[in-house]
Amino acid sequence: MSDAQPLYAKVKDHILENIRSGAWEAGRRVPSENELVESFRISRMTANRALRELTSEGFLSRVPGVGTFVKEAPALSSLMELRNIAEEIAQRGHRYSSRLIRKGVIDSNPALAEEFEDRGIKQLFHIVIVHEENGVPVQLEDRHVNPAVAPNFLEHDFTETTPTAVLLAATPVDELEHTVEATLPSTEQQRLLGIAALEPCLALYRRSWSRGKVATVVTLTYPASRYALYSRHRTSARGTFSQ
Amino acid sequence: MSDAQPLYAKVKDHILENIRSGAWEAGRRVPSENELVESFRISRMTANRALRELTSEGFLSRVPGVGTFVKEAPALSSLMELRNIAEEIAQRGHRYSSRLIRKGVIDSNPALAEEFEDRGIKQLFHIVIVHEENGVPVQLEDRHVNPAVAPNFLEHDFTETTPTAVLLAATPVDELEHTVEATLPSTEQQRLLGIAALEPCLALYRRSWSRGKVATVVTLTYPASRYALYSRHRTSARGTFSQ
DNA sequence: CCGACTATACTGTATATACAACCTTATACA
DNA sequence: TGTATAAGGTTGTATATACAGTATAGTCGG
Repeated sequence: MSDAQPLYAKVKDHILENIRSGAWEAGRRVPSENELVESFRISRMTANRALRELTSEGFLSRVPGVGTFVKEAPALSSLMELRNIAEEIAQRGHRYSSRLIRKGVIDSNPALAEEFEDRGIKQLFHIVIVHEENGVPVQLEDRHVNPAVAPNFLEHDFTETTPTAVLLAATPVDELEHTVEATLPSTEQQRLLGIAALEPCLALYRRSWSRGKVATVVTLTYPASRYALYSRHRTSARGTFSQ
Repeated sequence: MSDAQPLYAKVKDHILENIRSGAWEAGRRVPSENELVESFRISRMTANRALRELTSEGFLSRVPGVGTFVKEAPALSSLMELRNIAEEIAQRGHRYSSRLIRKGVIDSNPALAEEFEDRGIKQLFHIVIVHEENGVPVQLEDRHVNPAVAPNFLEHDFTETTPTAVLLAATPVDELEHTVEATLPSTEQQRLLGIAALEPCLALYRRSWSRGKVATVVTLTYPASRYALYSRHRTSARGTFSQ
C-alpha cells in the first residue's frame, strides 16, 4: 500500500511513529545515519535527508560528532487548537444540534489541487454543515477532505459525531495553518446562518496536514454577533516572539 | 566574509535576495537546477538542495517537468505571535509609515480597571496610531498601557519604533489573551482607515501580562480587504489536541 | 596522575552519476 | 486536419564516494 512512498519518507515515518507513540521520549538518541543505512539498506545520503528534514521540521536536533536526538515538544497556542464545536457547546451547558446541508464526492479542479498540494488528486469529499447552539446557527462548516487520508470519511452520518471528531480519530495531525478574515456573508450564507446581509462574519480557513499530506481544508464561518475566537496561553519562556 | 557559508546556502541567499528586492516577482520562473549548476559551478545535487529547501520554506513552488517559480507572498499578519507590524511590512519589501493620532495620560474608569485587573489603578497611558503600508492604512492600534509596568512608555515618540517594540524591549511577556471578532467600522474608524462603511474589519483584542500584572490592552483593527490574520505551526508530535 | 595524541564515531557538505516521471514542443504519419 | 510519436528539458529520487569538522573514549608517555 505504501509502496509508492520514497525511501527517505519511509525512514521519516518510521522515526515519527516512534516519537508519536511515545516509544522514543524527548532527549532520546535516535539511530545514527550509519545505523539507518544498515537497518533500512539505504545509502547514507538518504538517511541524511530523512534526519535533516525531520530536524528542520523541529522534531529532532543534531550535534556533530555526537548524534541525533528527539527534541522537546514545543508549546502549542490554544486559539489554534482543533476544538470540536459540539463539545465546546456542551461545555457551556447548551444544547448542540446540526443540519447536514451537503455530503458527497466532487471532482477536483486546479484550485483545489493547489490547496491540497497534490496535482494528481482526482476526487474529494465535500460536506457542508450548519452547527447550532440551542437551535441557533453559530457556525457554517464547509469542508473538503482528502480521500487518500480518510477513505471512510463519508461513511459517517454527522448528526452524532462532528467531522472534526471523525478526522481526529482517524488521522494524526502534524501541522495546522489558519487564516482569519472578516467578510460579509453571501446570500446563501445569510440563509443558512439566518443572519442579515450587513452582519459581518469571521471566516476561519484551516488546512491540516497528516503524514505530509493535506488531510482536510475547511472554512468555518461565524456570525460576528454570536461568536468570537478566543485564546489565552502562557508564553514559553524561550522566546516564541519574533521581533 | 561569506567564506564560511556552504555552497547551497549561497545559492539560497542569491535567490532570496532577488525575491526580497522585488527583482523576481511572484510567478516568475527561477533558474532551473541545471542552469544553477552552470552559473554557480556546482553539482546538481547542491542546486537541488537549495531549491528544495526554499520550496519547503514557502518561497518557491516546483512543478515536475516544468520548472520552479516564485510563490505568491500573501499580505498576512501572524495571528498568535507578537509581531512588530513595521518589520512585518518591511519583510514584504514594502514601506512602513505611521500616523500618531493620540498620545497621553487618561483617568481610569471601572471598565478599564476591570480589564487591567486592578481596581486601584488611577491613570493609564493611551495611544492611538494608524499603521500604513506603502502609504495605505492597514492597521488601527488603540492601546492602553499600565504605567506601573512601563513607566517610561510615553517618553518615546512612536514614529521610529512601534509601541510593540517598545513594550517588548521594556518588559517580559508571561501570558497572552487574544480575542478575534468581525466588526463593521465606526465612523471614526472609517475615517482613520480610509474605508467604506460596509467594509468589514477584523478586531484583534489582546491583553498581555508581565510579572502577574496586565501590562497592556490593545485593540488592533484591520480592514478585511487589506489584511488577514495568519498562523501556521507544527503540532507537537505527541498528540495533544483537545477533543 | 596528568596531558598529549590517536582512533573512532558522528554529522555536514559536495560531487558525479543514474534512472524515473512528467511536461512541452516539434515532427512524422494517417 | 488531427493524432501519435519522439526528443529534450525539468524535477524527484537514490547511490557511491569523498573530505572536513566535531566530540568522545582510550592509549601512551612523561
